[in-house]
Amino acid sequence: MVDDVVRTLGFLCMGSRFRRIGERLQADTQQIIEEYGIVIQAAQYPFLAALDRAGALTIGELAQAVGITQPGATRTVSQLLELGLVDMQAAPDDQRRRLISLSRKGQELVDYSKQSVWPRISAAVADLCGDLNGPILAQLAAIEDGLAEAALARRAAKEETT
Amino acid sequence: MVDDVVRTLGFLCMGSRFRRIGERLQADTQQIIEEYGIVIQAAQYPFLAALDRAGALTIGELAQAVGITQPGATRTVSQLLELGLVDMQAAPDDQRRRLISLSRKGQELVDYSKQSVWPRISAAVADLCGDLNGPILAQLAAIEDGLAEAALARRAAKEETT
DNA sequence: AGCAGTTATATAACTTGTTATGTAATTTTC
DNA sequence: GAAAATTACATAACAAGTTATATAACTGCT
Repeated sequence: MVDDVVRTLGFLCMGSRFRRIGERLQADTQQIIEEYGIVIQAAQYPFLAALDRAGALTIGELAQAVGITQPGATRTVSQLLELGLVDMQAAPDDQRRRLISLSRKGQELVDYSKQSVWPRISAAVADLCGDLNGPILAQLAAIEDGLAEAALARRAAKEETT
Repeated sequence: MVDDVVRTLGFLCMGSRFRRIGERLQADTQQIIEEYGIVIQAAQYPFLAALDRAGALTIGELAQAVGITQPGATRTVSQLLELGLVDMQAAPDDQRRRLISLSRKGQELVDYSKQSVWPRISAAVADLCGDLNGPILAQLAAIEDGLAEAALARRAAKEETT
């Protein structure tokens, strides 16, 4: 039996490792969503949640809220538009900005999800991550903050080469 | 300032969150690799490490070793073939199996990497993840084991519906 | 020996993120 | 007030994973 190199190499392959964990979690989350007969992708939910929480947001604000880049947000928003879950209109004071808001259908989906799918997903994931050995959410937050500090790895590199 | 919905929603968006952390780590890792003038992708390194560690492996064994699916392994191997870093030949006893091994050039790259890039990457990532608050590697291993148990989320679902 | 089933790899299409770059609207500067 | 710079979004091309399916080689049964 070949052992798991990524795991054995420890810190060397953390990128791949985080990524593949994320992909599997998303796939499992998708399973749960589909059991409820809901027709959206797992990755689209954070957008709806952000709009529900904050009201209308621009593309840029949405990207920031869900933590991805602007082109990614543009694409997901256009999918949600096609699904009729959000509305888009240019901001009155600045024609460049597009204000995205939950449509009636989108709001209904969010309201339904809040009391059905979301608790189920949270429970399943918490069962997987949280019950094990502690405050993984805090650890992830710390890692994200570290990454946000303008790429720690890159900084370390500059120190060395300059 | 819009807050980070993914983070605020806690366990609900763990998939996206792991994934985006992984992608950023990989991007940073790539930066380090390029500083050394090495022309491979961060995601290809685990394959070379696996071959260095275990000798010749088939496509299927490689997929298992680096923890991805077989089509993903097939693609990465074909990239490494084009780069001249590995050799491929059919297994003598079973023409279906393709034995992949490090080429001379590949072995040289691994030997060089072992003493230059890999320690640098490990150090940078450990600095980011390990120094903070403990044994994150153990936690990830536990999560991966949980996921491997045939999709925990899905099992939970079946309990409920049957 | 031949046929059925299984296994190993290849290929195609998709997902969800990325970077790089283009375009239109606004703001700044002279 | 017009030119230059900036900002917000859109578009294109790529990366690295996925699932689904096809093909070729092997194994087992009668």
